[in-house]
Amino acid sequence: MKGMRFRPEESGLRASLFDLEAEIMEIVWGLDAEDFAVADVHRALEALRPIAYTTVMTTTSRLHDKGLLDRRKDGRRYVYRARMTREGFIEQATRDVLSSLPPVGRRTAMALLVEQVAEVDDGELERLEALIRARRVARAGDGDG
Amino acid sequence: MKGMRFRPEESGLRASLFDLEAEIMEIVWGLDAEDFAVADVHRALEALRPIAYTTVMTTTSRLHDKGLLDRRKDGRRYVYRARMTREGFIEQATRDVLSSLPPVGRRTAMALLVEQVAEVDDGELERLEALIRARRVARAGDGDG
DNA sequence: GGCGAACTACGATCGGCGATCGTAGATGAC
DNA sequence: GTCATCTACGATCGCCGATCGTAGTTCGCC
Repeated sequence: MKGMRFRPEESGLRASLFDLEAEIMEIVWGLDAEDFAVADVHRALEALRPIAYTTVMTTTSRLHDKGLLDRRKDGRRYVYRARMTREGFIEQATRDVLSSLPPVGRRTAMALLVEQVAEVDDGELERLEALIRARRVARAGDGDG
Repeated sequence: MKGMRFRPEESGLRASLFDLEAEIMEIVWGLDAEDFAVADVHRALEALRPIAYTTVMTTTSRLHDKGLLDRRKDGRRYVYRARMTREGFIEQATRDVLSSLPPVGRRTAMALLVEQVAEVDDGELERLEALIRARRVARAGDGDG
């Protein structure tokens, strides 16, 4: 994803998105319908605080540029749709961050994850082991080919 | 670490630090001596391109504010020292990023790490399993106490 | 004691960028 | 054809890193 960034100090979407972008995506993912227009988002935002229609439009457009929203012309307007679910987006963001880690960071990441995962519950540890076993098998398969 | 951020598009230190900050840290970690003054960094940077002494000073000071450099007064000047090694810093940055991941991201992170680790070599997979075993034992110990 | 070089402190400027908005122009509804 | 709704475009503002000039401080030296 273009223009990606990550601010560990912020929590939730704000770690990966700018404030208004995050705010808009939360609204988008909270809508009943999948498709929506700028007006829908503006209406929802306006309910919270005064904000210009064009401000919402600009940022919504930016979200489209960033690949978070698909859109198609519907007469005179654009109809938008989220490209991913909220969870999907977080996964993607995580993926971006992790794949950019250098080897040293990766090793730290492993240790840290095991640690964190273990703190939550044993089931997660097993899930992790299962992942490793699956990988082993996959590699063995590759070796045959 | 204050003012932390992460730009997956950048590689190396530039993912976590701003350009001049990263440049300075590279120089600092490359110095023979641990202790150094702004003048030392300025000398090294100046060898690459023209840059004002004060520019280096300002950014070095910023690195101190961010907790990357310790410093103490030595007469009229400050003597600086890196708080962490390069590897230590990367580890810390990784830690910051990972510990801020939400549960969904954490699960993705695990899967992705196993994947990446497996691609590199089997030894890493074993290292990971060892980590898990160690964790298991640690938990069992906790249970007894 | 006082001068000069080395440093720091402070603040100004510049550029990039997100946030915000106004205005002009296009277009569908009636 | 008129009008409300939308988009396109560009301007402004604030924040912040990069960059630097200048003023003031302090140590070394004569």
